[in-house]
Amino acid sequence: MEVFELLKDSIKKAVKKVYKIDVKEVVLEHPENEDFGDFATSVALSLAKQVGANPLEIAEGLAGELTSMGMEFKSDGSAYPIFEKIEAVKPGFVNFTLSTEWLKQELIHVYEKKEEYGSSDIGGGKNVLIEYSQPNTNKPQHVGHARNNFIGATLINLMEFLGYKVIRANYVGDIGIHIAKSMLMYQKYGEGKNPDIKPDHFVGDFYIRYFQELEDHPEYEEEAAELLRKWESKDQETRELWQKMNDWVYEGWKQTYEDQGVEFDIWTYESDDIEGGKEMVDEAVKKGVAERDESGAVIAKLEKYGLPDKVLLRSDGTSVYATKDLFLAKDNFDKYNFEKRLYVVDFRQGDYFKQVFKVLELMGYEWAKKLYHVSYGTVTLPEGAMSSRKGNFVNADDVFESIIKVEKGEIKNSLKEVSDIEETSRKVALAAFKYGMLKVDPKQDIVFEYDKVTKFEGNTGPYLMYSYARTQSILEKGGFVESKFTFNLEMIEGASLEKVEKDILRSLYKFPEIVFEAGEKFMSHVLANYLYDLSQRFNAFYGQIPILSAEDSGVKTFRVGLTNCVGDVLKTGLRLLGIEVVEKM
RNA sequence: GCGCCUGUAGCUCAGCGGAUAGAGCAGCACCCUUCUAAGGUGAAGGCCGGGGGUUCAAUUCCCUCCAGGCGCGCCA
Repeated sequence: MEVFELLKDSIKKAVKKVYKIDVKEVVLEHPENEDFGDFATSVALSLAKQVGANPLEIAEGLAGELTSMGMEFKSDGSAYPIFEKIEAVKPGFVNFTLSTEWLKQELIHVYEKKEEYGSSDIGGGKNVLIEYSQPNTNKPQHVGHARNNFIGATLINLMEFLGYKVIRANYVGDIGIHIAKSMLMYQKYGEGKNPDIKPDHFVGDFYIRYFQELEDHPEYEEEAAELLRKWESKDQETRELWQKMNDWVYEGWKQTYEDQGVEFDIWTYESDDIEGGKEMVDEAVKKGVAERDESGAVIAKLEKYGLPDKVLLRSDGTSVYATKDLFLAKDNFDKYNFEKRLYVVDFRQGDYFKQVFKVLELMGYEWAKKLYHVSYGTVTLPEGAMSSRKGNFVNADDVFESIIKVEKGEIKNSLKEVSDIEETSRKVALAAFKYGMLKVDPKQDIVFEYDKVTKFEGNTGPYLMYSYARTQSILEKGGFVESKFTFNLEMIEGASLEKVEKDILRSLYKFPEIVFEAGEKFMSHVLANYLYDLSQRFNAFYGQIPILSAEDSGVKTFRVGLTNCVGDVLKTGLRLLGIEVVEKM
């Protein structure tokens, strides 16, 4: 990071010195092809016209100037060059190659900071509220929720790692016609029984039942509506049933969340009678953001902002989802003074959030710009779209159980000496599950395929865990566990670097940037794919070069240290993705 | 009709203003008397949906068309 800034600064200075031009922003990137170096700038290309010279000549001039600046870093009183090569090439790039000294020094940083490497205080302890999961109490959570939960949990970890204080929020859809449907079926067919299976599944089965029965009993539709009206008029019997069934669902979810390693600080329920929401709507009307039409409904007029109008209050005066969201956002801001508030919700709500955010902005709430919709694509099955109503409902629990079963078989097949198969296969399965969701761009829809997610090869969670386990195996064999060895620059100063070793170093130092990017852009897959790349580099090194049997002691120390640091970064990175490593597998 | 997202190797996906477009899976050829072969090495595989445009430079930005998914005032 610091190198990044230093380099940008130096480039600006060089341009100024040679051409007397102030460049506002210099483009500095990591070249895709590492043969070109670790950093590259194209300033010469963009300056060519202005300067009226050949870009390559400009690049050469800048490279010369930058070289003569002698950028260096200090360690133990001695100064070392940061770059071993600064050169101008072909079209007009200036490429920078980091020195082995700098790379080794950074490795020492990783070693010293261990699992804190990559963390920062950029968040300054400011509050970030992350709302995610948002399930409905008529059924267990399906795989789509799993994706939501995993994304949310990862963002929480990332934001905390970046120095924010995170408030984890759930917003439960605990009332509505869908819930009335499960209730109706329980009334008719439940025989007053208590759950004999996981309680949220027990409730969900009644929901499925509704659609099965509907064909022969079209009258159920009206009966469900009636049940909802009774709930709204606070009919005691209805309320009791509702409470009982919802409690079952919460009990079931507790297990699901525990399995998934997902937690919350605050819970909000849709059934909460939020007077504040209606006050917000009144306020919106007063401020001219919304209008009450002939029917009495309140509509936010958003068409001139390129958005569809939005109903904020029904004509019968009852609230809609948006009514409560307006209040919730304000209430949360008043309570937590958040720096950001994230809504982790399916991409289909994209327009909805634009509307809500716009209304708040038009109402004059400056914090409206701190609201972010973290959007993600749907999760479907290969056979087609999932539908809980058709009964081919794929819930997260069953998927997880199936994955555990597959992984257990895999582990038994090629087991070394794993003491606890149950525990290990569970962790590996969760890694497979989470990683499968987190490695793809959130915008992409996912076709959830068992056989691919459970794979132990390629870009999968288990592959990463395996890579980690390999690092630990080496350390253990060499007697380097528990970090009982010291490691400093002096010890490895003389070690020359093989390409595969350098490849790892050139990846390790990018970890902080990656974490920052993943956190700021809300994109877990950036981190996931980085870890995969790092694992591949490590495995190439592992396969080609002896570590413990290295002849030279400085070289051996370096390789062990490298192994140790790869392990630390993998462990940290996986932890941020909500994946717990195992030492052996 | 208006709007959003997607279209990259046979398949699943990265890359989203730069230099020869990258992985994995599948298939092919190799590497276990050596630190976990759940691994590694090599070769093969691409009009980056089509067509325009902007730019020194476009898979990347703009326009348009095609294909698929999704959303559009009283659902959540």
